[in-house]
Amino acid sequence: MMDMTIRTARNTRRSDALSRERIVEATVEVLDATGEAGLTVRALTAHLSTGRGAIYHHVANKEELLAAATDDIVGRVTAGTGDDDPERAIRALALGIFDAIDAHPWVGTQLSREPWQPAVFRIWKSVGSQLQRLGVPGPARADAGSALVNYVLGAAAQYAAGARRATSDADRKAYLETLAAQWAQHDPDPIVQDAASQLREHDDREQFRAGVDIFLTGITARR
Amino acid sequence: MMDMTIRTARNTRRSDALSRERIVEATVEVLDATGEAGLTVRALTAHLSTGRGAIYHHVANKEELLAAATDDIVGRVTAGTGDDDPERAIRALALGIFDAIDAHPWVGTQLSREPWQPAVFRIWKSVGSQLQRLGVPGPARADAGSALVNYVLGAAAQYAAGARRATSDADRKAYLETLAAQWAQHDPDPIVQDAASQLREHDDREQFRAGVDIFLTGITARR
DNA sequence: ACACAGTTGGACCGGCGGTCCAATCTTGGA
DNA sequence: TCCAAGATTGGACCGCCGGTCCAACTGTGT
Repeated sequence: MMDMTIRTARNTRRSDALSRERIVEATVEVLDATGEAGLTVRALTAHLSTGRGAIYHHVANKEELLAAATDDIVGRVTAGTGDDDPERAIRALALGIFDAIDAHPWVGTQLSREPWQPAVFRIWKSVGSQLQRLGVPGPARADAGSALVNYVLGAAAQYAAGARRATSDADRKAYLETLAAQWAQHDPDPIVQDAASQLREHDDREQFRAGVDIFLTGITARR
Repeated sequence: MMDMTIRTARNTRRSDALSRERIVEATVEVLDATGEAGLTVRALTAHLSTGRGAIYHHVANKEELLAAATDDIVGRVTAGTGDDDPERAIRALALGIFDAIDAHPWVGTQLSREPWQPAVFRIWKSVGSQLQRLGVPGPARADAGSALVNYVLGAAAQYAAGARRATSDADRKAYLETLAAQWAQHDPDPIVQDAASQLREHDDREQFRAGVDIFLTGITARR
């Protein structure tokens, strides 16, 4: 009641019109700069120098925004896998996703949150077609594809969650160090002691690559 | 300024005292009944018939609450794997987690959100010790363990996200049907057509089991 | 020249997690 | 036995969130 707001004459139309593209682009920028928790509609609209209501003419809600941003990143990865050898192509795809998540940790979280978003569909399709070229027959192909995709997405989420905790490499190393010490102190089981010492010196990317190899071996060994 | 609240004389102490245990128990109940989105501090304290501030004397925040609830469920699973044959034990562990997530979808989401929570540590430890009994040597064991854990957690998150969308079996089937139709319509690629038709008749649990088998084959084939 | 369809942005809403502290209970020492 | 000191409780309050709504303001077609 009684809105005394003085309507200033500053409601001028923007020269650079808002569009879904520009919004998604800005979303990626905000996510990269401030992380998943930093993406709020307020922050986004501030970054775009606009009001909150405006973006809802272009996207339905925040979930769609995240899905679109994720698809943007993943699309670039899946587009770039043109290897002739299907096994090499699968490795390249997996590592491409890993690297994308290294660069944009929020993608890892988002990918495993919603199984049937466009970005995940892209991954399924890529993996499926390479498995077909690899000669995996129909029914087994679904199982093999599901195994690979689940592995990749699982690793993605885990790695992304870690990267969220500790941004820089140095932070990350220190964090793992503390964690290993906690484990080792908390549980005297030799298995744990062993794992803790390996945690200190392990390389995420190499370990991820090794996992892909294990699945590929498992798939080809049963062909 | 000027708090005119009338302090009624109803601040009587509860006969059944609040405790961390009771709070975690109630958290699981609320999560099971209303899902992850339904777990709010307000809903939880209403369920416990207490005020919001009270629970913060027992848990630090909502994140700790979720971790504790998840650990509660996962603890029951990892405690129950006493098979002599390590390969069978791994299968039992994996399927146990799958079934736990089928019963409590929120566990799947939570597990892949935070890699170093107690529940995930339990899984790592179980997998690690079974792999050791399986005779996988040290360095390879870390790779194998990471691959298996990531696969299980990835599948868990995917399945949980699906279960979140469609609760009942009938809903789920209908949802997959719609989805398959969308895919098939949207993308004429034969790979997609094929995948869509398989999506209609696939069994999540069987597919998950097949993934574990692929992994085990991959491990033993390289030993 | 001008009406109208489409766009913009700020006020507003209900609800969230978390903090604070007066009121109240429990407990152990005199 | 009593009572001061400490632990526990719960509701008011805070700042912030995503999303809705609509008055004000264009660029465009006629």
